[in-house]
Amino acid sequence: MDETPGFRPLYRQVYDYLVRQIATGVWRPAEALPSEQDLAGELGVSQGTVRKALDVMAAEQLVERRQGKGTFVAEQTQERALFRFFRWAYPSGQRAIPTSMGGTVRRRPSSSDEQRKLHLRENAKVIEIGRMRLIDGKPTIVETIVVPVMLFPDIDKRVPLPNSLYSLYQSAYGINIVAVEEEVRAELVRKDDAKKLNLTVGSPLLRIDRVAIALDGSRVELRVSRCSTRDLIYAVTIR
Amino acid sequence: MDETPGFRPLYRQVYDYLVRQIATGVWRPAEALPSEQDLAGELGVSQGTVRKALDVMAAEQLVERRQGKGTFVAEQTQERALFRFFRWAYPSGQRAIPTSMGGTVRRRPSSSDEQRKLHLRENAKVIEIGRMRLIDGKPTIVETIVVPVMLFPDIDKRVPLPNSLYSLYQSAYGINIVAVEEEVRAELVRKDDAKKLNLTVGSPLLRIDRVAIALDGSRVELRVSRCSTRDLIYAVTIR
DNA sequence: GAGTGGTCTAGACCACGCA
DNA sequence: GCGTGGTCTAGACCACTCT
Repeated sequence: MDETPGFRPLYRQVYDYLVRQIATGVWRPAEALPSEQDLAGELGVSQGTVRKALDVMAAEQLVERRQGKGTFVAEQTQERALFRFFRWAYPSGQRAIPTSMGGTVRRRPSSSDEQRKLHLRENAKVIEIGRMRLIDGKPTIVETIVVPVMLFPDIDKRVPLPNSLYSLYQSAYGINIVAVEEEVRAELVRKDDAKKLNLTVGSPLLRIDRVAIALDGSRVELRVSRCSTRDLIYAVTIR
Repeated sequence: MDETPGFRPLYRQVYDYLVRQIATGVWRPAEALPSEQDLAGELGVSQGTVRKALDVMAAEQLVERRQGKGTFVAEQTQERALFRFFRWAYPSGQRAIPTSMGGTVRRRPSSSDEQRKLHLRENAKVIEIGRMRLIDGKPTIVETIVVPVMLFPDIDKRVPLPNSLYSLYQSAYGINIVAVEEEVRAELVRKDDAKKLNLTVGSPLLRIDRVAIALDGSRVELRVSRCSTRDLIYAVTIR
């Protein structure tokens, strides 16, 4: 289970150090890191070793490297987060970036299911956000988001919430989302959602259950999205 | 559109050479490549350059590297292909590997939609395969596969077809599937599928339209899968 | 012990962005 | 022209596998 390598490459240690610097906010999103030469000097390793660590981080989209300019902490802009983690497309195949609207926010105790999926304690409280997403101004996706109060203490006071929460997580709470796990199901529309989405009873609906995973591997957000695939489909490439 | 770099790194040329060797069957699946030293000597470059090319290929899962043993052409075993490209899981979240059963095979002219998606000529013929997939012995997925006759000339004579066609594509036709693009929709079950899957009329169904992409980037197979998410869900991780 | 891939170093030169 | 990342080399040593 817990694999102890017994041998820890130098570049891994450099990697860990650099990730910690970013995670603790020493270098902020969009800021440049010191040059490879400078880092190598500071850490007492060769430039090639720093380079290898940075290459791994670039592959994980944690930093961005630009030849001639430098290495920059990756920034979760609105557009970037939406493009990376939201797999919606028009039936024609063209990618679609939904906007968000309104939203209700409330605090409540966590359910046992949420405790299990987010690794919360029994008495942990969560914040639940409900909102609609629009395509071309038309309500298309019903979205319910659940996050622990402990990690995002005042997020319910930040209404109106931005289109992509992930850039807010990064800028306001120092939490970087690096991956999402999604489960996709087909189900029949419920009465309340039918009204919101302007669908007839008995319509099929795509339901997506998402868990968002932060840089340190912890699960920090649950999200359920419901959408009619009359207007929008879910498109993904597996390599 | 066509990006001409004007500068072609050496390791890229080595990469192209090595990929060509594999694509043309000089080194067969599961075979070992020459060692880095030998390749470097043959090609007149340094070991580090060969290493960089091989690292890229390993990241693309084109080869497998094993310390102390060598570098091997990645093999599409049944299990591997199913685990990599089939995203089915039980509602509990545990991955599910469906088996396949029976199947009808027929040749017919390609539709204009197929011509567009597979980049076929107007008069191109295709082979259509229809079959069921089972979970725990129960019919669960209806699968329709379309491939061009040109690429798989005698595949309709190879019944019964294996559980994963991708290992057959590799071993019998030298075609390596390296990625799949999938579009997911929710729809209502059709009468014929309801019978096959033992569902009632009006049940929601998950429909997945897949395009399989070969090593050279060409699109070589279309596949439509229909499944009730009462028994199986579609699970994917986005990084 | 021999052979393989994996790590680490030091140094040279190239391509790129910018002032 | 300078500083950045990107490529390439040559060589040393380490970790792993098999004989």
